[in-house]
Amino acid sequence: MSTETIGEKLRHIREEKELPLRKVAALLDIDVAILSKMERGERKITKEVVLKLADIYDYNADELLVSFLSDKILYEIQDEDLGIEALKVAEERAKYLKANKRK
Amino acid sequence: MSTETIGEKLRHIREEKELPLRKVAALLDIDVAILSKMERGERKITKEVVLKLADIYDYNADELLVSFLSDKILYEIQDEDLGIEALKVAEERAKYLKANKRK
DNA sequence: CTACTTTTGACACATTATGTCAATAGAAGT
DNA sequence: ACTTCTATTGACATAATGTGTCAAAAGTAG
Repeated sequence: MSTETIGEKLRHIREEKELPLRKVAALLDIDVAILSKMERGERKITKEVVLKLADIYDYNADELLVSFLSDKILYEIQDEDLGIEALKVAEERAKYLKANKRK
Repeated sequence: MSTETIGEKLRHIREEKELPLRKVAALLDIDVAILSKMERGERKITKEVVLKLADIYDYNADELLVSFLSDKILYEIQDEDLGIEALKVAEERAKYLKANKRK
């Protein structure tokens, strides 16, 4: 199971490809400092960046998006005793909304 | 199953108790306008307000907190095709973190 | 109409997020 | 030690978002 954050995951992928932050940041057209902070969770990653990186790294976009979204979800329930219960309720509600075409 | 938002739920409880916004807002020490907007989802509700309202309404605090948290979670994945998948991954990760004492 | 409740919108202020930059640190080789 | 490349850190300005306050407008019941 994946216990990595999206940042850690992106860093591992980049290291696998042996690409320096400098080059990737240039392709993304953002500052190296920001990308560095994103990989280390010091700055929030945007959906847009995740999709661009999936393209740059030729990596499964859906997998990265799920990692990205689950990061955001976990951030909302961090340290909450009722977090897991809330996740179950959220899942039921999400299914209901999906079935009813999100009004 | 509960498909209500935390705001709708709080409004229903308040109407059940036949309490005007004015009185509840006074007890919470916030502006009537803010409470009105919170119940209708126009302003974000804080955990603190939820707990105070559980006390004021003599209502199960855990149930309200779960509703509050699932609202925040759903907000993060709204309109995302991979939302439900992300919720499942988030739940696995949350369980893992809980088992490993959230370091 | 009056009295009460609720909603709406405008505003100022606070908090947080974001981009840019330069200095510092770390690693590898010469 | 010096150079080069890479990565991290912190400071700063600006942008975006959140929050509290207020008054006017709208809705409801007597």
